[in-house]
Amino acid sequence: MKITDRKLEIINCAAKLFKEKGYSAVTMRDIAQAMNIKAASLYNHIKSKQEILLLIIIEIAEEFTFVINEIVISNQTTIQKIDKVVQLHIDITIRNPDALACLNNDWMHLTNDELIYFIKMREEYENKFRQIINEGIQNKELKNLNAEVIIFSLLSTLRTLYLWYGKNKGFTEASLRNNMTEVLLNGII
Amino acid sequence: MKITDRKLEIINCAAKLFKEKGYSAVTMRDIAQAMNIKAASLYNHIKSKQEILLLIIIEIAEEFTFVINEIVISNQTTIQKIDKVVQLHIDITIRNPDALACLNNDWMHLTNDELIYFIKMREEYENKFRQIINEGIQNKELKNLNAEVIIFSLLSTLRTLYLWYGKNKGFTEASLRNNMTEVLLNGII
DNA sequence: ATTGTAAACTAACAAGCGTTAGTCGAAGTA
DNA sequence: TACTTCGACTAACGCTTGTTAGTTTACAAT
Repeated sequence: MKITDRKLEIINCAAKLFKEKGYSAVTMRDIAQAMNIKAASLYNHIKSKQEILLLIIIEIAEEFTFVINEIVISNQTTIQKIDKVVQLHIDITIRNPDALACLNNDWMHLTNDELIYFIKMREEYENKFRQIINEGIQNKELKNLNAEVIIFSLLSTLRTLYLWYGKNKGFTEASLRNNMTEVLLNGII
Repeated sequence: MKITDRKLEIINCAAKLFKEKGYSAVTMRDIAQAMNIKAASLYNHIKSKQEILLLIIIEIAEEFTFVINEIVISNQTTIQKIDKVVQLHIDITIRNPDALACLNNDWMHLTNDELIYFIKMREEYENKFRQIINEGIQNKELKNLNAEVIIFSLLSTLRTLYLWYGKNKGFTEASLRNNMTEVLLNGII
């Protein structure tokens, strides 16, 4: 069963609403109203509210998993790898900030196998990231600081980028690419 | 009308649940069950679900506002001020991680005047922070980078600290104090 | 012209929601 | 002992929730 254009419209529309109020606070009637149809009509296109959430989150989660895997096994310096990870986050943030917000805030409303699958991917992602950082510390590319603090600091910034991009504080893609890596790697002093 | 011990128990209990599933997904019956009483009994202590949310969020928001104000007007170097801000976030995170999670994720479920009040405080907080950073750039204590990227990077990390603290990745208060400022200010290279 | 299909509609359901009213027993005070 | 207060309870309210069934409309293919 493939995803039609109309279904995609609904998913994107829902993601936008979920970003603003969270999955639980958005009703099917809210989504329908934003689409200018009635709630029952949504079910011509989607199976359930749950399915909408799933489709929003899983695709992005899989992209993150796939790309960081490629980065880890690639033949690059630690700095280059971190740079690629930063680019990955910037890319996805710009391409789909609503879905990213949803992934960050509403993943716990997934159910059963899909929740387990997501959590597994998330842990795997952090482990790959940890691997990059630990390699960097070992080969002296990075300072010998607490690895967990480094991971936490970088990931927190990258994961909440969607909150700041789009606020028009002068965040263009270019300025992000140029400044973000500098700030994260070299610090601000 | 002052806050009794029992009321505080309810608020803390609710904060813990809100942290896990978000305000909208937690029902009064959930809170009651966690307290080992019936939902209706909660209303002997609190006015409404809204009031619980308000009491959780506003106190912390006011503390942030108050302390950063003191830091801004103090007679210290930019580096010292940033250090104080980092300490402020670590302090509150350790003291009340549940309420902090709630403030971060559920503030949009405040209503009317209280929502406006919160947003005003949040903007004020960011402006004070911006002031500190801009001063630092002007007096050359900080590198001449995009101020917004610096603010975003630091605040993202500090605000989501509650997600990492308590996961037992070796984050003690001491290791945070020692490593965090180093990572944020001097970078990781 | 007839048929088939996609996508909207109306109407309704059962379950769950926050909240209120009124009751009851235990504990402290006069 | 009688009275008040506190904090629990049961029962129920009106409303909203996600979802289903059945119908209608528009349009493309035969």
